[in-house]
Amino acid sequence: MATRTGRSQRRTEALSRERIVEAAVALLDEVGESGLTFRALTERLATGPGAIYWHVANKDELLGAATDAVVAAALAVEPAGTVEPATAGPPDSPQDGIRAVALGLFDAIEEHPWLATQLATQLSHSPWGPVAPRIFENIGRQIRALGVPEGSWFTATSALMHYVLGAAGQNAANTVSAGTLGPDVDRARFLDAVSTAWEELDPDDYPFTRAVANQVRGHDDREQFLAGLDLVLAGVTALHPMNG
Amino acid sequence: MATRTGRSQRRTEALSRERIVEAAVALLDEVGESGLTFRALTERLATGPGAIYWHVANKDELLGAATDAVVAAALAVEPAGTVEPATAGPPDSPQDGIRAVALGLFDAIEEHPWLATQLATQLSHSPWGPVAPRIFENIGRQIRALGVPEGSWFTATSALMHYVLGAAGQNAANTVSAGTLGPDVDRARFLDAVSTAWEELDPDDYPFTRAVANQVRGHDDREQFLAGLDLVLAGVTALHPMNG
DNA sequence: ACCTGAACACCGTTCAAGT
DNA sequence: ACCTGAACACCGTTCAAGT
Repeated sequence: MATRTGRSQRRTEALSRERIVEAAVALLDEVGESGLTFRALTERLATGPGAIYWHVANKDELLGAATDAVVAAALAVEPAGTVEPATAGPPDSPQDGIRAVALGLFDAIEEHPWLATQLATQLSHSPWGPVAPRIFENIGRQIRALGVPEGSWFTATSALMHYVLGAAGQNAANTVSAGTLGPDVDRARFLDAVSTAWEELDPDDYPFTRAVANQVRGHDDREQFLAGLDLVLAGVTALHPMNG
Repeated sequence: MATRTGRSQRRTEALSRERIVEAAVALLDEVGESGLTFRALTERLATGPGAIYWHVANKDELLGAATDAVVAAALAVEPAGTVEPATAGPPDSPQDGIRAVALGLFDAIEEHPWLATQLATQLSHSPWGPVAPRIFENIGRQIRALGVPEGSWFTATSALMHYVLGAAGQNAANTVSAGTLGPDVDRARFLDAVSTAWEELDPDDYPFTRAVANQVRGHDDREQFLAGLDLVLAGVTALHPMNG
């Protein structure tokens, strides 16, 4: 009845580092961070733990490889201005380039919510790994294209990177947390719950948070994300003279 | 010979949630995230796991309480302009207030490196918990003092918060990672290693990162952190008309 | 109400043995 | 060279039993 199970996943296919990483990403997407175990992985790949350890040093390396694979795919969609569309509209400005990179990461984190936490630990625990330079390079090129003087490249790129990863992670978290509250509790309802919780804080200790609580309720994630991005960009252009 | 062990830690002292959280923070500081286990905790507190579970629901709640305790202490040092020093110098501007809050978190993360990862997961997994509003409130008050119009409070405060936590976490990571390379390998040497690694990246794929690698070598963490903070602040003041 | 400590299910990792 | 799978040390958590 079933000569081939599922899609193209033939039973006996040579195990490889790529197949393992692929399975890890799938597992992370489906059951979250806590669902990625060597037992689940061996079951999915129909093998034993020893086989996996032949291709991968340990779980940390596997998580790093999974993170890098997803980030690489997210940043590869538009290789920074290769094809110029013949349609109308303004030509790609550096600002547009930055928004494209930022939204690429934003979407990737939204699609793979585990990415947020993983990127934070990745960037901190091993900035010499492949992930940090990959993100840094993509954001940095846009900073350079913006005409920022070279002496400020590091500061500007770092600031932008921290904002993008932090804000994107926060938004993805909203989506995930909403899911854990139950299938019928959607994002809007979740934001409403946070908003209400903030409104019920002590008026003496949290006047500002209470005042802003209502803005949480209706906000659009993408819109907010881009508004914050524009804010950081405004800081970059305000502090540095542009050329071109 | 020893009627009292150590300092003031009498043997039989009633177990309490505070004592448990205190021990957890100490354990995290001394042996890092992976060192906080219920076994180590029970040994340190001379009790059994059941006793701890009586005061704390589970490990996640314990980590949350430890995070909140440290953040609360970090933000409490200067309650946002209560005492005005009689000494000379410019009066506290809103910018100075923001720098004070930011440096408070910066120092806390440097002193408790586990805080960076913990804050990231905390803010994302439970924004309704006590940690998120605490940080948000403290940064937000300074944004309000800056004269930012109310409609932009959320965007500005969020952007600033994401930068501060991301950048501070990154810097703390530098310190920690340096430590893991061996006792005689200090921070400067670690930054040198990262810088060298970046210089050895593929010239075709990483022109920007290579060009900026040398800036990593000599940089001062605090200085860089404040430079990035000023950049975001410049964005806030550039986009919004100030009053006062 | 608060604490004890054995027990349970599960985890990452190792390794002698196979092909 | 690549894979198998039993075994090990360790983990978070539970719970009947004590005080």
